[in-house]
Amino acid sequence: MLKELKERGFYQQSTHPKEMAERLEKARACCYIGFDPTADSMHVGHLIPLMGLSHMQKGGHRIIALMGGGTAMIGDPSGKTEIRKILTEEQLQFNIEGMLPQLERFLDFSEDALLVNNAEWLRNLNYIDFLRDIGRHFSVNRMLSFETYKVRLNSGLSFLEFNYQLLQAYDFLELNRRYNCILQMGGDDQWANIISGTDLIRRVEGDDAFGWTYPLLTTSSGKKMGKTEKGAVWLDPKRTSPYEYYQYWVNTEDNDVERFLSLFTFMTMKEVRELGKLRGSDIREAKQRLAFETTSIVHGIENARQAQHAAESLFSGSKLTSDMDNSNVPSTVIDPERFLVGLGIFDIFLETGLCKSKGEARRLQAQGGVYINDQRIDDPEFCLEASDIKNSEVLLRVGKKRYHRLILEKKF
RNA sequence: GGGGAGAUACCCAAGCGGUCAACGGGAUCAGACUGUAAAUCUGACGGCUAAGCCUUCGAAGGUUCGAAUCCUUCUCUCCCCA
Repeated sequence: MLKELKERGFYQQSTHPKEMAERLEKARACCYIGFDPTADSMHVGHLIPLMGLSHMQKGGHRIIALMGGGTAMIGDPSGKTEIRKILTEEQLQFNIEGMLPQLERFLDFSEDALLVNNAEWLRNLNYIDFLRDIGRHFSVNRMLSFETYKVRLNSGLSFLEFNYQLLQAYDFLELNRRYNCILQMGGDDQWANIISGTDLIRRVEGDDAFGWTYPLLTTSSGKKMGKTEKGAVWLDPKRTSPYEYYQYWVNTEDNDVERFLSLFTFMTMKEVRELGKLRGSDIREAKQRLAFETTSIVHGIENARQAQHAAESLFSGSKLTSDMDNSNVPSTVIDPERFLVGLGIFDIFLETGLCKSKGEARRLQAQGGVYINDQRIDDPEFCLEASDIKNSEVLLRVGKKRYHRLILEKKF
């Protein structure tokens, strides 16, 4: 099981590798990953931990998803250049509620898996007691030597943030005491936080504790994972629609396909390798499978299918047919009467959010990036007219692949 | 508490009285080439009713025909010493 996770690419480093491997083989273990509720939805960057935890659960171990309702009040400075915005408690609560249903798509909480919020024990900590019981075990000298703080040591690190590590270590200790949790996993940027937890448990409880990190992903051309022109790729369909989510994955770089299939889908490694063998334009097949699988996990198989159909019809050439299923493509409903007066293209591109300003629309048009019903528009004065309506909608496009549908409002 | 440095557009970073909507790099976007890929090349990259006009260089005042550039106060940050 450990071996498979390594093979799938979930392993960066761990404490006591041998001991840990033996311990995980020997008996059912309890492990946890923490998630900070910094937004009301998770995004693609959370997928590796989610998948990792899911694999552990499928492998028969007990899992705990820890919501950092308490720690997020501090803000983790690890690897960050700047201080995080301080969130209010109400905001954190709201965020947690947004993230819960997403967790449930990856993890099964019907048995003994747990979902806990560290605010439960952090909120009412007594400062003096905490310092005496926990703080005494931490060496400032050592903490300052951690790589994660290097940047911040120059740009500024407040005492508030400096404490984050102690709290995360304390979380682990608390979970160890309550549920006999012996393994913390997380992204490799969490390494320092994780080992301070294992050290603390070993010191205070004399118990075994392990840490295991996942690699931090960038695409093979070095871009950050999960970023598009519009920002993060979210799991919440209200922020990133299933169609957009599918598109994100279908646009995966060639060199990442095999790696992503193994990390972000539950396909067997045999299948993954098969698909990974594809070369040249055949690789699109693998990308479609990747997109389909990842979209199904997050949005369900039905939405994945729809997204796939929409993508196929938009990109296959047989566009604008009446049987086309593109209900997942971003759209705007519009009053048909506006076509009578003539609808300037800059206005409509601004209105649908395809452009941020008219200047941008103008620029885009000048550069040949504006399309209506897949016809490039070269005339800046162009106005939409009734004749542009096909099947009671108009298909707008920016560049090669950003589509937006304009749907006529039905009048009775 | 004492001394020093600094705050420029999404990020980094020039500029230090007019020629600055502000050099350069990154990110991003479009075009070409392709396979809804990468790499590469070209162009764009504050807003507008685009000739021209309007708002930007931490904040507020001031000097000047004219300020991102000079002066005053304020806010914030970093470094060194205590």
